[in-house]
Amino acid sequence: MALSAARGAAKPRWERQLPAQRRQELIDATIECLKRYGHEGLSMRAIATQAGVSLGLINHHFPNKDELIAAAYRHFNTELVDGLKAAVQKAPAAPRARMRAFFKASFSRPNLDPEALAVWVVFWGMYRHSPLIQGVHRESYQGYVQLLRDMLTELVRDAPRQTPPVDLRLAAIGLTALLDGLWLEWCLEPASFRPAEAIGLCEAWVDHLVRRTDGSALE
Amino acid sequence: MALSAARGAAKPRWERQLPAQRRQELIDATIECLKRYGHEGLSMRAIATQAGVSLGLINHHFPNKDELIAAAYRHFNTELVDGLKAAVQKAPAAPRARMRAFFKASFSRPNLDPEALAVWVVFWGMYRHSPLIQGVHRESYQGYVQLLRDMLTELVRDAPRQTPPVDLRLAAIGLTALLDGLWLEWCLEPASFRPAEAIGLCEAWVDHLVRRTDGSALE
DNA sequence: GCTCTTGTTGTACGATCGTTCAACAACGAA
DNA sequence: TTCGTTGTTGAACGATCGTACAACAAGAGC
Repeated sequence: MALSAARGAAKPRWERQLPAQRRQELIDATIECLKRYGHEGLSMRAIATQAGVSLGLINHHFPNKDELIAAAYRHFNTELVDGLKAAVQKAPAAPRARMRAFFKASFSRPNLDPEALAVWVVFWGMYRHSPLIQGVHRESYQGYVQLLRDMLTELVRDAPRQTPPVDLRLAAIGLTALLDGLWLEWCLEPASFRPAEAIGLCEAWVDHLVRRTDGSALE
Repeated sequence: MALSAARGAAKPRWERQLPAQRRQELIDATIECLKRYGHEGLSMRAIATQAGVSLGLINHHFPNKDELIAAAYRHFNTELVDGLKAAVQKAPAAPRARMRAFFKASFSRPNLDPEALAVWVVFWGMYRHSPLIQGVHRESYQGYVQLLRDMLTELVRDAPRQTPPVDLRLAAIGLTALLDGLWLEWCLEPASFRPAEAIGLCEAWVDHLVRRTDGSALE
């Protein structure tokens, strides 16, 4: 009986988990490794250690390293786009307010984070030579582009008529560039300007877009 | 004599070269490997093969791999900044013409090149965890920032007085972001817009900067 | 023609990489 | 309580990595 009690109280050396949950833990560990150690953090052993599991377990849940990384990239992308969409939907219905919410979310945590840049940069470095990464990019970046395009469309629709009419395609290209560029600059050197200043620059760009009455720009 | 002639005509199996030239060849091979194979091209063996020399030679000219990569990064940075400066100096003296030349050089080869982005991205990925790369960045990026800042300064000085006065610091931040963002977008997806359109967007931004007479932006 | 310097080669070493796989153990079902 | 499923472990493999080093040879100086 004492033996039985001892055995009953004996804590298992490890716990079995559902595949879905374990997979997510491994994905989280992968991203954490990227944040901490950059490209060198992308080793199966480092990821297994970070997740607190053995090396061999990864290959039980993912066929190989590339698939794990692609899954982590997909998760990272989805979290960004979903976060931005949620911020926009929580904002008042006015197009300008929705756009402002988008800017604010873009220049706040967790998106505005030097560690996040470190993760992105490693993924970008794989883009050209990894068909898996390219596929994930295509499927998830679409949502981001569509969101921004929609906001610009309703913004221009509600504004007084412009002369000449705004080129929506070029407007989206320019605003995306300004957003990404500011985001990149801040992550590289957070001391160089405040997030509020970045938002101000973006707002000014949109102001210019909807208020302009001459043909000096965007043609 | 026949033997002597044969020996005399025997081509050396390899040629000795001055350290400076060999170092440059190794640096060029490093960048070429980055363009072709991305981060995976950064192996001593791949670089030696690309340069057409043996593996051991690299460590004769560079103390270790990190120093070689740092040297390649310095060369890559210097070529960019020197190229832009040369383009600006070749332009007419008018501030606006100098700025236009800067835009044109930014959105032309060899700077505007998806392969160049592949190289930059690998270097950026090392930035956070490599003190060597950080040092090189500090010493060479300075020239780029100063060049753009000077051009903006003379541009604003020659323009009619603005109300309120232009915040030169924020203007430089915004223009840099727009430039980098457009450059990045095009390298990721060259089909999405033409380089001339990117130049147009930058010109429009500068137009807005020097012509505006209301306080709606850049505050 | 000989010698000396040194740019260059080729091999070897230890470490670390991704992957495989047999054995183990947790835990629900019978 | 026993059995079967399967999530999990840990060791092992071959490949590749960066580095070190002894031997070689090209080319200048004498």
